[in-house]
Amino acid sequence: MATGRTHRPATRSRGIPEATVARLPLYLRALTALSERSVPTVSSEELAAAAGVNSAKLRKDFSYLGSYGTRGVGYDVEYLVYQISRELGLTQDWPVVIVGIGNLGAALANYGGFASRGFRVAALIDADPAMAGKPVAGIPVQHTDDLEKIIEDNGVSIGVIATPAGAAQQVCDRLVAAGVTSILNFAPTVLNVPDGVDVRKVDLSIELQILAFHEQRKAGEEAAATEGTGAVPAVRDESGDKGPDGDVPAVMPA
Amino acid sequence: MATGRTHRPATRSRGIPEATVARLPLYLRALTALSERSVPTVSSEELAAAAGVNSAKLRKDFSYLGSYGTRGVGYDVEYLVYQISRELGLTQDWPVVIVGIGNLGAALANYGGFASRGFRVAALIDADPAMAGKPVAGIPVQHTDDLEKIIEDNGVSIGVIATPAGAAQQVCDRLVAAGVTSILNFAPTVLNVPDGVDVRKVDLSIELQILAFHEQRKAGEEAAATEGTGAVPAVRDESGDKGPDGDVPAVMPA
DNA sequence: GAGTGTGAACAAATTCACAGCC
DNA sequence: GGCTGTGAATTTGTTCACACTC
Repeated sequence: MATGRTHRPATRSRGIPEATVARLPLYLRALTALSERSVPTVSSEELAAAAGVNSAKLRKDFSYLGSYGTRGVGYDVEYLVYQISRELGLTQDWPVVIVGIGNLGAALANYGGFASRGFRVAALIDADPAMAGKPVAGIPVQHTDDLEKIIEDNGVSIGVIATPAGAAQQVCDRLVAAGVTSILNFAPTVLNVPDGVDVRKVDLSIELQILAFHEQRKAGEEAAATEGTGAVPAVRDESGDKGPDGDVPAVMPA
Repeated sequence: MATGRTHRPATRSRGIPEATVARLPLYLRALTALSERSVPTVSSEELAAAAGVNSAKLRKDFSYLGSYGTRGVGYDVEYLVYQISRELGLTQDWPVVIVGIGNLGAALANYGGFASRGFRVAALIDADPAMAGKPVAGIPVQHTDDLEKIIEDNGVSIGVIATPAGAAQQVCDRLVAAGVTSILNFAPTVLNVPDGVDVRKVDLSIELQILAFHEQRKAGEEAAATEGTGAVPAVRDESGDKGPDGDVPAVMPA
C-alpha cells in the first residue's frame, strides 16, 4: 500500500507537531464522550474545556489536520472523531503483545481502554513456566520461548514491556528482532533500540518525583524550613504564590 | 555560574525549566546505578548515554542546578546524587495514598520503586467494603469512608488515583478537600482541581495511540530502502522520539 | 453575531560551539 | 588534552488577535 513517494498528498502539510500528536488522543476521548451523549456539534471553547487545554491551542492543533470546522458553528462531533481516529491510525486494528504478566501486566491486560480504541491484546507472554496456560483477562499466558513465533503469527508491531527492569532490554531486543517497531516500556530502565523503532516510556516513580519537586516548592514557600519532626500537613494557601525564592539548606558534603 | 562553595548557587529555586525537572529523575536513576557500582566520577557524555539523552542537554540541565562538575574530569557521582535528590525533594519522606485497589492499584502498591526513592505508601483505600482489611503488598486496605481521616492522620500531600474513570473526580475532590496538593492520576479522565494543586496523568491508552500514529506513518513509508541490512547497533532511544519523516495517505472525504 | 483558521509575536526548549578551567 | 559551563543560534511550541466565513 504505497503512496507516491517523493510526492506528498499535500492536502495539509504533513509533519504534525509532536506536541499536537500527543494531544489528539485527549481530544478524541472528549469527543467520544460527546458522541455518546449524541451531541452533534461542539465549539473549540467547549471541547477545549472538556479536554483540559485552551481553545487557541486546540484550534491550532486542528488546523494541522485540515479545516474540519464551520465558522460561526463549531465542529461536527462525529466527523471530527473520524478524522482524528484516522489521523492516529485507529481505524485499523493494532494487535499488541504484553510481555511480563505480573501485577502490572495483568492490570494492563484487563484495561478496557485497549479494545475500545483500535488495540487488541493479541497475546500475553511471561517467563514464568508456572504462568503458562493460565488465563489472565480471558487470554491464556504463553511462555517467553515462543515470543518470536507469537509476534510473527499475529503480525504484531506494537509491544508492551511490563517486566522487571533487569529483563527489559533482553525482551526488547527479542521483540525488535522479531519485527516489533513500537514499544511501550513500563520497566524503569532506558532501552536501546535501533533507528526506526519508537519507544515510549511510562515511569511511575519519575512522575512521583516530579510531583515531589513541585510539592517541595509549595512547602518551602509558605513556611520556612521546618522539617524533621512534625511532618506538617501544611494545607496550602496559595495566595500570593511565588515567594521570592525559597531558600534551601544548601548543605554541602565532602 | 555563580559560586562553587560556601555560597549556594543563586540560580536555584527560581525557574528550573519544567523540561529539566522532568529529566532529573532520569539522571538520578542512572547515577544511582553508577553509585551502586562504586563508580566515583562520570562525564556528561557517559551519564547522558546512560540516561538516554544527549550530553549538551544534560550539561545545560545541570547548569540550572549549579556548577557541580569539574572541568576536565566530570561529575562526582555521590555528590550529584545528593544534589539532585535534594533538588527533587527526595531527602524527605513523602507519605502517599493510593486510592482504588484494583489490578492497577495493587500493581502500584507492589511497585518497589516507591520506597527506594523517598516515597512511602501510607495507606491503600478502596470503595469496596469487601476489600477492607485485606492486605495488599502487606498493607491493609481501608475503606473510602475514612479517606479524610487517613489523609490528615498521615499528613499526606500526594495522592495516587487508580479508580475507574467515573469515580476519579469525586475521589480527587475529597483528596483535595482533605489537604492533598499533588495528584497522580491513572484514570482516563480530566481532573478539575483548584489552583495550587498539581495533577500529573498517566494514560495508557494515550501512549498507545501516540505509538500507533508513528507506526502508521512508518507503514505508509515502506518504499525507501532505508538503511542497509539488519544489525544496526545504533544506541539511542527517546520517549516521544520521532524518526525522520514520512507521509501518510491523507485521504480527505468531502 | 459567533466562532473558526491562521499569520505573526512570543516563549520555551534544544542544540551549537567555544571560552575557561583542570 | 579533556570536559564542563554557558551565551548565542536555532527549533519547537504557545498565545494573540483579527480577517474571514457562516
